[in-house]
Amino acid sequence: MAQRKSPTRPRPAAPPRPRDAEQTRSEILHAARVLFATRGYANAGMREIAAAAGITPALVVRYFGSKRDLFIAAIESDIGLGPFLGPDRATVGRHIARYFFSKPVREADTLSILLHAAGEPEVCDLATELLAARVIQPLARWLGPPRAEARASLLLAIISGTWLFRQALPMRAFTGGPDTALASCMAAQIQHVVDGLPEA
Amino acid sequence: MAQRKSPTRPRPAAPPRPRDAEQTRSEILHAARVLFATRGYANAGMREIAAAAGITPALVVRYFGSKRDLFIAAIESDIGLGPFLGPDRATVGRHIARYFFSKPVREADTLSILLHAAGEPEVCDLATELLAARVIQPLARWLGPPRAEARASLLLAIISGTWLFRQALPMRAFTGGPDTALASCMAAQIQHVVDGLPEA
DNA sequence: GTTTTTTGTAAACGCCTGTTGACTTCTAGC
DNA sequence: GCTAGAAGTCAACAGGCGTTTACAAAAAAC
Repeated sequence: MAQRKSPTRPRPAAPPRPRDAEQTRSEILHAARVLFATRGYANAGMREIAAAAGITPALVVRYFGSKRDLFIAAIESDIGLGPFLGPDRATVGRHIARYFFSKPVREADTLSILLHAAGEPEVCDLATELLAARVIQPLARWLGPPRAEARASLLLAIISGTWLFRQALPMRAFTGGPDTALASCMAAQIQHVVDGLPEA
Repeated sequence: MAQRKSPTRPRPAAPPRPRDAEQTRSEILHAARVLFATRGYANAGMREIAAAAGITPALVVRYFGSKRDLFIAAIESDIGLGPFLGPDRATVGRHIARYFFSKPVREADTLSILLHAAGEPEVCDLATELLAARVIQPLARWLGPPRAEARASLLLAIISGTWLFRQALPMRAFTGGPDTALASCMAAQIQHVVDGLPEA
């Protein structure tokens, strides 16, 4: 049988990466979250993610199986408005608006990842299912009648639209801080929906 | 000099496409708009667009130069809320909501194309500039004080968020018709912003 | 001390992409 | 009728993609 060449190439002087599987795995996941959130699923390449994690693309595959499985792992973390859904309903609008207009734009948040999944045939369904289960349903329960699910959906649309133009499709008006006119308008708007949204 | 082979392959029996440059150009543009709107910039391939137009990818390049130039041509058409910005301010919320919840989901509208440009490094800036010039500015002028630009931005966020979850990231609650609870909530919501958005 | 398993790298694979150049074929002008 | 140019097809290119295979080396097990 044919014998393979064993060139024993000169090993480079670069110090080898310390072997820590758990840390490597979390570094891959963090890099993937950042790149999925900023570039979207299609534009974030495996080589780019691997380079950001300081490793080789083959290792990403070994840890997570495939790009799609990596995406699933990247969105399987905390998402939802849970922290805001407390007993104090009178100021929740201001709190949510302040939170989203204080958030650093380039952070690796799950909402950005999911919004970037729009139109990606591979991961679009996953994104919508996650949003329905983790955002719409708890929010509708917290809101209560009347028209709980419609009001919850509308809140998701407001927040997502705002965050879309702040993070993914950045427009000047949306990139300011929590003390801008837009932030206070958003707060009033959210509060209006929370309070029951009387018919126009 | 080397002479090229001239194989004179047998011509297939398929009837040749009628030669009409103007019609071909508009068919390419329509196919591009549909595919950019449904699949996004990255996922809509030149071969796919060419096939939808019934021609060859090389011809798409000859008509439009490059994929990016084709995208520019695809968004250089009517966009904006112009038709709604009339003298009747009391019912504009209902009109806009009814329009967007009556629109067929798979139509090739410019808003979908622009939302799908999120995160695409090649075309992201174009999309935001077009939205600012053709939507935000006229809308702010029509709205008037107080905080015209902030309210205009908020309206864009509401409409875009709603349309995003109806078209690009389709969720059950958003795919209904103009008589659903969500549509009437959206109408009330828009009207509230148009009317001046009193502080919460 | 030797063997086995884990953790990592390097190079390639097949496929798909946008784009190009050479080539036909229809059509309009003379 | 002949010719020039427009309209369209075909095949290939270079490069990027996700993924796989082969291999090296450190750590762990015995």
